Amino acid sequence: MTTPRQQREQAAAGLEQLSALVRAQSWRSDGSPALPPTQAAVLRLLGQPGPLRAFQIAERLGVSPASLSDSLKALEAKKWIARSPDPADRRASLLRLTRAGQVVSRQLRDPANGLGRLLQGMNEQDIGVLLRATQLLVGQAQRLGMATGTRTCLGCRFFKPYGGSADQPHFCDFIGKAFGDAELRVDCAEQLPADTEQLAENLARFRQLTPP
Amino acid sequence: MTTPRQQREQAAAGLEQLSALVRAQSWRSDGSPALPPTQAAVLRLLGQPGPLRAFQIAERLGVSPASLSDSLKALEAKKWIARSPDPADRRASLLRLTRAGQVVSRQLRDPANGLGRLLQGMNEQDIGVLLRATQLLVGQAQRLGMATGTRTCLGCRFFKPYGGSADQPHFCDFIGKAFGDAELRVDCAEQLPADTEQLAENLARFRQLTPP
DNA sequence: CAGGAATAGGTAGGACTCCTATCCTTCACC
DNA sequence: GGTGAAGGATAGGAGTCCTACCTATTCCTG
Repeated sequence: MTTPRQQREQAAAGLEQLSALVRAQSWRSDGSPALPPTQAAVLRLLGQPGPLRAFQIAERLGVSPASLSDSLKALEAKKWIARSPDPADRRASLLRLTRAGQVVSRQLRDPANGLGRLLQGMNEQDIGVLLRATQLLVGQAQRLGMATGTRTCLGCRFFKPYGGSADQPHFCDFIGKAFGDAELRVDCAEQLPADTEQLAENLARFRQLTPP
Repeated sequence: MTTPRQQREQAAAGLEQLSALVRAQSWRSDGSPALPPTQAAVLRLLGQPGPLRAFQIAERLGVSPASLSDSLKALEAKKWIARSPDPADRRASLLRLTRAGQVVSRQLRDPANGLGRLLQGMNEQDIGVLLRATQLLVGQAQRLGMATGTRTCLGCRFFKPYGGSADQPHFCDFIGKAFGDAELRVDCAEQLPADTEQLAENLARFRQLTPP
């Protein structure tokens, strides 16, 4: 029989496997441009509307500001990003994509490339399973202080598990609608971080929901 | 509404997030020794019974033999692994942990440390969701040639989805038993890789199974 | 308003990761 | 015996990541 300990070992091995997979994917050049993982991640982030400050990027990527500085320097040398002084704080600068950077960023985020290919063959239910598992893990990591700067539903002030029907067990106070696993967001622009208490409550409730 | 494209973008963002999380975890020193991610992965692998050859490790880790060679050199310098000539092939050497390496490996695989902490608060059903999602992804990656050297149930000759009841929808020909999502293996010592055809079939059937 | 603490971000130095290309040795097979 | 393939190491170079600093601002508090 499989013991709980073995199960957790298997799950941990799975996470390692996935992490390696994601990282290795970035070096490869199957369609999308093969650029280093961190640089690709920065370009993907900056592809979203609105400029970002350096520390915001570092936070979301889970690296130290110093590490990020390396990658930003490389991206600037490649003329894919540009810095402009932040009018609100003269210590900071705002980062945005150049024209060339926008092109690369779009390629990177194209579902036909890279990781997107992994997900192409999956139906809505598969995606739901995946998003659900991700929410659980990231939420747990957040609670343990292992993740920062995430913008998941579970970690959001607007999120209410148990809000709707069995098909649509979640509820978002921002859009005012119930929704299902497949519509969970890992990176939502409208997210407002929940406090520790609400996160713990969200997590507990979320875990009691039976998958469809 | 959320479009399928957006769903896939969210899922991809989730995978990126998880990958960063796993990697960042390795650098940290919360209990378990903080060693570089690849070296930690090698030590974990070698913690399983039986010596391994270099290319087997590289395959499972998804890195080039040259990259692996770097990490092996570092680990050998730290006296955590030892090479011995492979009697079956004098070009190759067999890698195994030293006494000191065994200690580190055990700490790394302890569920109370590192990634294990992420999974500690999860019940059997949560783990099942996670293992199920992992199988799907790794299986898909395998089919696309993005992953090699994996030892998942889905990619195994002995695996039969749809073998049992709703509670235990899978069947393993090796142990001759039905089992559920929570007992799926991502890294099974008894695994025998399936051929392309069987993998595709396993994948298709697996995806039709409704999660419990 | 001064002066200290905190914050945004940079540099320096060093370890680690990862690649491609190249080389050597050994094996497998004709 | 010779040829090609396989296991693996090395070289060279780019990228990633850390801990320490360092500077310029901003924020706070007396």
